[in-house]
Amino acid sequence: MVTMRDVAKRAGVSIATVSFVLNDTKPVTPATRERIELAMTELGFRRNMVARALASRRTRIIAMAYPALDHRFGFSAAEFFTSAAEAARQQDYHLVLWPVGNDGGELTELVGQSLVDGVVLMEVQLDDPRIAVLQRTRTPFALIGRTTALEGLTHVDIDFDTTVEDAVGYLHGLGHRRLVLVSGDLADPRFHTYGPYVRSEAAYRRVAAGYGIETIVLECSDSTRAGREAATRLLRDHPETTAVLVLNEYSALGVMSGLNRLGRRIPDEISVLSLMAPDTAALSNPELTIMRTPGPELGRLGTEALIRQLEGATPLPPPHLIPAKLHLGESTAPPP
Amino acid sequence: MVTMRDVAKRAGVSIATVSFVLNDTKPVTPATRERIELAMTELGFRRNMVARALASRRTRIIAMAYPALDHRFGFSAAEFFTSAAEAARQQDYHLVLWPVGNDGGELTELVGQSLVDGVVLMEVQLDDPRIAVLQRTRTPFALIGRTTALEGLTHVDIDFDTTVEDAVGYLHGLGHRRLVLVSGDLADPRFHTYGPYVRSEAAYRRVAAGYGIETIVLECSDSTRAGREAATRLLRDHPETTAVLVLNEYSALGVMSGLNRLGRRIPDEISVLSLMAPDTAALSNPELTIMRTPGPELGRLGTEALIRQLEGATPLPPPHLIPAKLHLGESTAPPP
DNA sequence: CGGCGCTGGTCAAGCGCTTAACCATGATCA
DNA sequence: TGATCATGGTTAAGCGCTTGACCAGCGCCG
Repeated sequence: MVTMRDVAKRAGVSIATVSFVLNDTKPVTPATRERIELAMTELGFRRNMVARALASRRTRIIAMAYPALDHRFGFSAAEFFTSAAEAARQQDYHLVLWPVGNDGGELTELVGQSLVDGVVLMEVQLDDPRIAVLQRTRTPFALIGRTTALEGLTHVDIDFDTTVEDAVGYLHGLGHRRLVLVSGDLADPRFHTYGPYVRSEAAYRRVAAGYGIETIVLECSDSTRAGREAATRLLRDHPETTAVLVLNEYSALGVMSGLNRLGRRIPDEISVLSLMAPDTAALSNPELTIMRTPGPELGRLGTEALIRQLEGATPLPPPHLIPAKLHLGESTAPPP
Repeated sequence: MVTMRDVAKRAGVSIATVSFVLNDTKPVTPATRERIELAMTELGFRRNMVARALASRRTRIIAMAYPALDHRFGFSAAEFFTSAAEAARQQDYHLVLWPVGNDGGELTELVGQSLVDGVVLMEVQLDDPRIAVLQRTRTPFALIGRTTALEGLTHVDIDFDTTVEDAVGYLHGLGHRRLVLVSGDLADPRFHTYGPYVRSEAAYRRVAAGYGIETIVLECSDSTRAGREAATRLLRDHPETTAVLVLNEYSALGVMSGLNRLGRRIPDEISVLSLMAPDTAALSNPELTIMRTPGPELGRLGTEALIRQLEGATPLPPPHLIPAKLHLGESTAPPP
């Protein structure tokens, strides 16, 4: 392995000077700099990140903590991750996906090892135990999602209020007056701590009331099968419905296939609109009209917010809440 | 930060002894060991992985290199990753997902920094340039997938021969005689270097010939849309077909929805069988009968093979090729 | 022309751990 | 009883880099 010492020797300078060139931390005359850079390329030098991390007490690694067990890693998550990794790379950081449990145990282990400078937390619960872990260990972190109490917490999230307003507004504009919201499963204890459901549902009730629309909410757990079953209930209990708004991406695919299976023509007889990533929307038939989750934006913003914090820069200016934007597919049309 | 020095002082031993206890590298009397362990818990000691890595020249981090741009990170990939991470953890390693380009550039950067002990390579191409990078830098690695020439390369992969034999055998056993294989897109230059397509298609031609079945292969790129379009071509050009075997998971979803849309009843009129992960199968309507990709097995095996290599243990014994197993859904039945 | 501040460099002390080499002790045995 | 040896421990030299402290040289100014 070629080290800075080798480079320094070859360039006829001290090892410290090499470091200054490498990190641009102190002025170096162009001539010296050139000699050093030449030596580096000649020797094929690559700085050892581990040594650097030990000496500087910064690894420049950011972990994206993903609760692998509680949530499937779907397309939305992939979007977060890819864009976050890209944002990190641009700032000379590494972002790695780290599967952790949701209870905080593995997270404690992870941050205790001083392996990562900070953590981007995904799928944040309204009262997430992992946050206490990070605070206790003084690990810088950023949330994708929000807790209930978030004074001072760096976070980015979907603007569910605006999203739901736009979604309902769009359907209302098409002429729909009989809507159903397919939300999460109330029986699931996680439901009540899962921000997207709680916030969207609240927004929906508010917005629907504003339009003078009856607020019908159907429970449905987050799987395609559950979605199909929800479609059955929907047609049975609320046959007059002309449009469905689905919050979960898997449920939405299920609702689509359930309605198809029951012979409903989408969008002629009934419209379906869902909150999801476009990759997922492409899986359904017909392709879903969606409120496109701002995955790339959130991944990038979350990472940037964290890095600013790590570098002691000024916090990321608002907005921290990004609405999902309407993305037309073929699953919505005026009511029959 | 609590260091080994603190622990040593408190336990009244030398720092080396603490290290021996921590790593179990030299015998220590139970009494001393206990004092040290007590001191560790009292102080809340967590070993600093960075320092350990520098001193031992081993980071105990394995990167799973994923070509984020060339392949969507779908459910199959998620399966690989989750199981690989689990396997790594059990051996006291960390496995992280590292998005890299497919050309080897980012990979060079990654391994040059001595940040990872080894690499698990996913989505290996038949002549993958990344492999040269790893060999040149003497980075231990394991492949999930196979190159054409793989003497001495640690790898695990799907046993496409057996898988296709079983798949065709199953359909033949149901009575199907008119099959179509939906494979990759020949026009895509990546097709010819992508093992799963090349190997499966070869196996299919062989097996079909064995059964005396006409070998019809339909091209289709890897998206739902392309799959739907393939369904159209299928019905137009080969209306007598009674069963379809689809290699790509997204294509398969498209084929399903395309057939549905064109009014074909699955499985009564036509059977569909695909190679994919069960999570994906659940997205289609009716649920697909699949040859279940052995994602969890491959992720685990690949990681274990790599770790053995890292520890200088005996190589993982065969089998290194795992067949996908039939997983009954509702998309297959005897021909009409 | 002596003192001063800049500039561009060197020196050396770590960062927190691993590990080869070495040593004290007491049991074992010819 | 002294040589031998296994056992359980210590000492200290790094691993490759960062960074505060220091210093030589030089132009500038009163």
